[in-house]
Amino acid sequence: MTTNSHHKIRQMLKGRIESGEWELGALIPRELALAEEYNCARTTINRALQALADEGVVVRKRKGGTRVCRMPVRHAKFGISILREQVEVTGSEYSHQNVVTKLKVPPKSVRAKLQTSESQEALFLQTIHLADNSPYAYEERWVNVEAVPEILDAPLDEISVNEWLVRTVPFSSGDVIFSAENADQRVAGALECQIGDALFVLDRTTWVGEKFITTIKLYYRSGYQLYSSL
Amino acid sequence: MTTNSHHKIRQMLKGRIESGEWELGALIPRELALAEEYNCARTTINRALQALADEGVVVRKRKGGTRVCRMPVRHAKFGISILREQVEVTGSEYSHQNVVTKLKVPPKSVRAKLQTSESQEALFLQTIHLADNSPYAYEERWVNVEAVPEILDAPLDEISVNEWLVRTVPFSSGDVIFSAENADQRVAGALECQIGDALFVLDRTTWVGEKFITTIKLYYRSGYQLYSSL
DNA sequence: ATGGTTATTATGTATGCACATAATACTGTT
DNA sequence: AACAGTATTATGTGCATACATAATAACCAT
Repeated sequence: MTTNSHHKIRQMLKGRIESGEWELGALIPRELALAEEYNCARTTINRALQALADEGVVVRKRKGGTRVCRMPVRHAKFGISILREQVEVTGSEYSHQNVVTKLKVPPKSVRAKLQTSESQEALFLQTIHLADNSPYAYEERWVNVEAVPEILDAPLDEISVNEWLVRTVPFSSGDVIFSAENADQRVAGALECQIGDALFVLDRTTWVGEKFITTIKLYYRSGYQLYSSL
Repeated sequence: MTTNSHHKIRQMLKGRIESGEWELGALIPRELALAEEYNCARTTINRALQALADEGVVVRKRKGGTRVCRMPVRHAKFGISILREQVEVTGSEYSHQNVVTKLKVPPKSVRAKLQTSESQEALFLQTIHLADNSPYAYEERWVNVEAVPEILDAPLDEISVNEWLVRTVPFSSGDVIFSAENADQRVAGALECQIGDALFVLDRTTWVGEKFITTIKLYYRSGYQLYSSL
């Protein structure tokens, strides 16, 4: 073999799986055998197979060997980016408008998400995100000021909370829930759509370590589509 | 150092990034330096850093060194699984019901997706997926019979097309589009909901190599939520 | 048979080394 | 100062080797 490198080998192995040479759930040759066949070191085969395992194409077990994943799960994956960027890649001009910005004690459902006490105030914001001056998304957000007190000094008229948080607390973990909801009067007003219109909704709670940072509900304008590929 | 292994080192490095020791966009020490610090081989550091690069935490460039990603993109990821499994993990009993199964020439919009000619027939199916005998999702699907002729012999009353395709053409590529739509009369009837209800909709087209297999539009029942984590 | 111990085996991981490659920094010429 | 060619450097990759570990298979005693 002249064409080695773990990338190429990975592709070749994947090809053999896709072509059906090794069926669903079938055991594939062990690393040493493949190394011999491709005339390379076991290390190289190992890298290729581990990558395929990460990808979900094969399952590997010590002693058990490597087998084609019985029920391969296709993963749809997409980047959760800053809204401004989502708007700007479409060539539109982004702007935002803070409708409400105030400190108050959040309702019970939000306290549960932020894990704050009954007396602890949090920053509540309602923001409308605009693309070329028409509503793109409407956001309701609670920020745990205990976790990020600096936010009280942030220039939230210039930079959206969304963006400020991404830049300040970049490596957070989070939950995301997507759903569809009918617009009520409040949301319809903000997005300038009809009451009852089906809206794509994103619910997200983010935290860093043990500290809960923020929880947000984002209503995209009517007709919004989230694209992804397998 | 006693605690090495690329996993641990990866975690430690990530920790140092998250803690802010290395800021957004900052250059981090080169592999040899880290190898010395952690008292391990450069190879080990390399694996850890490559993993962090895959994860999107750092960006690496030959000669340029490794730096913390300037605008880290959080990836939401979910498994596109078989509907039956989605239902069964909730403890409900799955069943399905084929409303329509027939061969006909698809409309232009579908021909574009499946890349079939004006005269080529395709298999059209309408299926209702049930959880404990109440509607869970309503599916409209076109299958390119040229690509998978065996489907005409499949026992589609026992096994859903969804599942049959996953088992037969497991390693396909695809597009996925999520959106929200108001239920029209047809869909409302199938899902036993009100006309106008906001429904979570999944649009998917899958192919293998150059062959387009199927395109599907799936309406989830009212109130459905898609969960994912960052 | 049954249960527990031991051997075997395939993958997991670390290491040292060598060389490839891309991008930058440097250098000398015009 | 502009340009081209060269040196340097950090990462990318491959290999041979050694040992670790988990899971199965083989074995043996009861």
